[in-house]
Amino acid sequence: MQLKPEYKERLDRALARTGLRPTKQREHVFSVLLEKLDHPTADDVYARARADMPTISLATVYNCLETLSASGLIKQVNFEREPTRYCPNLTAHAHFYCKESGEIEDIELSDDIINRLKAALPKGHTAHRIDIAFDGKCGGCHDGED
Amino acid sequence: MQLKPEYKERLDRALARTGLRPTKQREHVFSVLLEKLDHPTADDVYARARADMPTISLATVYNCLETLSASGLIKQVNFEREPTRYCPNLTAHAHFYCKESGEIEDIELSDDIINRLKAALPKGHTAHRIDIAFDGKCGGCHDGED
DNA sequence: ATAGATAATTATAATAATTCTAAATCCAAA
DNA sequence: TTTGGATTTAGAATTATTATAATTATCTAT
Repeated sequence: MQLKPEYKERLDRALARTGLRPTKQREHVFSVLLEKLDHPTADDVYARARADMPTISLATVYNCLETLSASGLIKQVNFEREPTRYCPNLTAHAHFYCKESGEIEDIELSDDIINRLKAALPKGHTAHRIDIAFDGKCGGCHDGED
Repeated sequence: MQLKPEYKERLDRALARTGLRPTKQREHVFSVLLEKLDHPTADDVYARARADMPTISLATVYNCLETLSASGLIKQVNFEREPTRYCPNLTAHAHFYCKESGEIEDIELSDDIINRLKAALPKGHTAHRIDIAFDGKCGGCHDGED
């Protein structure tokens, strides 16, 4: 897959900011994440990346995902004891995980709610990251319920 | 450690509800969690449990923690890629993890804020569980900052 | 362009947390 | 008590991830 110039620029700038090199692999892994926004695991990314770049290794996929996360281009998403998933949506959002369908949805959150959450912290604490994960049943899986 | 009658009763009732047997090991693991409310990992629990019950195995600790979670007596707490931690605080609360001191704190949340979060879900979705984890720096680690 | 220095990739081994398996033990009910 | 099913135990297996060491790619300064 070809990375759109807009994203290519964003990638190069983000890497330059931390003194990292733009490589084919980093570009490719980023494009894989942008192409299908379904919160793939590292293994999923590896499988998709190999379609266009058969020589890429799993270790490199992990390295690229780590680099992209550290550069702020993607986010890691964790559910209970499951493998980490990756997501290029940078807005403040939560995740909804339907265990029935296996689907993961982004849930956009207002600034207001984020601020209320931060306000619940004791004085002096600063949050660098807030992870919010819902587990449940999505609308589709409720229809035709038994 | 001896489980207070109040907790022993709670344990027995919760296990009976799901047809599970009250065993020495389950009782002991539960008491370990109630004794020190610091969100131990399974390994931590194993180490503490062995002090009074040297023959308990790690597999049993995992089994008991799973059983207690399934019976609703304790909760599992997950941070990024770290081992699962366990917590007998059953109120609706979030967790704050200070990566500097390694400390984990319970952050009590109002019903209001929980309801606002649930209201952010698309229609038809029902949440069976909400995980909220803050990563950051606690007050103590901000003092004497460099 | 080219050479040297450094960073990144690759294949594979290692690790860490958790789960599985099979045998032994325990408990509850007949 | 015997019997059947649940539980525990020890150790092997699994899964996701990280570390290692050799090779290759990229950058910088000539």
